[in-house]
Amino acid sequence: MSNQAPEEVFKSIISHAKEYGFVFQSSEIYDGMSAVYDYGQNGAELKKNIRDYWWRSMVQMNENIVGIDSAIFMHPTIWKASGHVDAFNDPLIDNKDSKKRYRADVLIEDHIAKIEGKIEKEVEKAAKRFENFDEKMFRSTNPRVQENQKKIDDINARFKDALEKNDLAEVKQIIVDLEIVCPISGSRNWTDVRQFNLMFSTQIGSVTDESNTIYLRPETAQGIFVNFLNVQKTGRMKIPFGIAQTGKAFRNEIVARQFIFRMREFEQMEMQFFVKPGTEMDWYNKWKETRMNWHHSLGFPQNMHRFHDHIKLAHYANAACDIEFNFPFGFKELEGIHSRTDFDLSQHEKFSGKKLQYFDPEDNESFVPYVVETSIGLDRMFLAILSQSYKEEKLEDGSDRVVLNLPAFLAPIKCAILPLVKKDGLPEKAREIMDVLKYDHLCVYEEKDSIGKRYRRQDAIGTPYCITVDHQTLEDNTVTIRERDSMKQERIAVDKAASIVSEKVDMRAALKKL
RNA sequence: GCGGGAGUAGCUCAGUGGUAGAGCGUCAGUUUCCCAAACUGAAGGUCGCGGGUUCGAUUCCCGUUUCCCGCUCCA
Repeated sequence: MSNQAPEEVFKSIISHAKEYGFVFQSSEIYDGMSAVYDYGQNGAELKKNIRDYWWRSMVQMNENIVGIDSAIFMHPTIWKASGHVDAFNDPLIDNKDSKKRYRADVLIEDHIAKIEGKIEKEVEKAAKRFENFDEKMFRSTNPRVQENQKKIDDINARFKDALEKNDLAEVKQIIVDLEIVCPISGSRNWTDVRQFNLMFSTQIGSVTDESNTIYLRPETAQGIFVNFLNVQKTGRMKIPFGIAQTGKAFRNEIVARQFIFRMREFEQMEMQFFVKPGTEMDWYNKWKETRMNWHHSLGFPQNMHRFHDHIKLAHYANAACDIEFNFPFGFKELEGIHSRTDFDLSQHEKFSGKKLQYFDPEDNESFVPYVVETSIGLDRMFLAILSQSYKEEKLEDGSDRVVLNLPAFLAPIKCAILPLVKKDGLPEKAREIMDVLKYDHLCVYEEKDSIGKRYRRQDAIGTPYCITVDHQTLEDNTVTIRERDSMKQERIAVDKAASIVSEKVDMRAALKKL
């Protein structure tokens, strides 16, 4: 194991990911795109295998879970129903001295509240002074109250106007003109006002028109909710049942960092489990346990994962937790498990005007199901597996090797077929074996460089098995198979090679642990 | 978004106001053959991008962009 600082290890992993074709920065030759990455030849395979393992563990292993693939484009009203439009459309401003960020509208409203406080004080004072106090009369005639009320009205009118015109410079000017200070630093050293918009928008159709604006989905979950009835009816699903989906989602993060941990375009693997109201906490706890088992089934040390229960809950949830993974930069969220109540389906009922209910024939009643969600970031899972697998080893003979000890069924390349030397008919024999194995697995054939070097190259991309063709192969039709982690070799018959590799790289063992 | 650090070959990094370097890697060949061997040869860089100063800038200055770290943010 490496004894480098975590930060150095993380840098090594990022370099390794690039050097061996796992992850490249997007548009690199054009100076790159912030927080966007491409998966290379090996990364694409690893990612596909992780997705496949998740999918099979959900859809194939559970009779009551089915998978769908909904579109990235969805009706704009969906994001009003889900709350995404309102919750993430705020003008923000930073104070350069305190480094604190505020919502510009809140700063202005607080300022107005202060002026209102002054009016209230005047009213109180006057109320004490006069016996037959006519508050309404006082408010409409007292010059100081009048003056302050006019201030408030002016600010409100100006602010409303600025917001309607989407004039952020004017919003800032209001803050400057009102001499609003930062509550923490007390300074008026403000940045410009910026619109923080979580969702990417684009136009559909050829005419650029406000009414054609649609959003790239910021989460895949809504595609499941809006298809709830379609799937339930056509699949004749009985509650409790789940709908799984993997796919891209897009969030315009202000701060997007830590390699592929937080990207603007990312892939989610989500499963929404529909249950009878009242039973949701049982299912929530069951899925917590099930999902943690899934992570453990990959054979990583148990102390790499932990639960983080949410104390402050989102508006839609009545229970929520994260599964956190010990990344090179610390424990961070890898997966979320949320009890979402009937919030989403009820909202869609309200906004679409369609009933989204389930009829329970046993109790002879209809209800809006409650939902327990498991949602995991595929890219984060990729990073977790990559960082956990990356090992810089010191071998007994004093040499170094870098190895990815990936679970065999996740490895990009399952098997390398290597002639010991590139003469004496060994390459031809190795090609024959390659032609058989390639129907079962993604294999590579390599004859360049010494055998040791070729082994190390395969170690670096996590290839679990190397089959070596030597002179004995020509005599008795046997080859050696080398295991990546132990570097041990075993001699096996050529015609058994395919089945032996198949058994070793099979996902079955992991699925059985679930 | 603020602050700090960085950007030179595929990777890790030297270096200099005057034609661009190493190690490893890659490719071709020779030779050896079971854990990054050796030898020969080759490819690969407008020194992140733009502007300024200068006779001349990879080097100095300004801007910008990307990455890493801290803060902030995080349905």
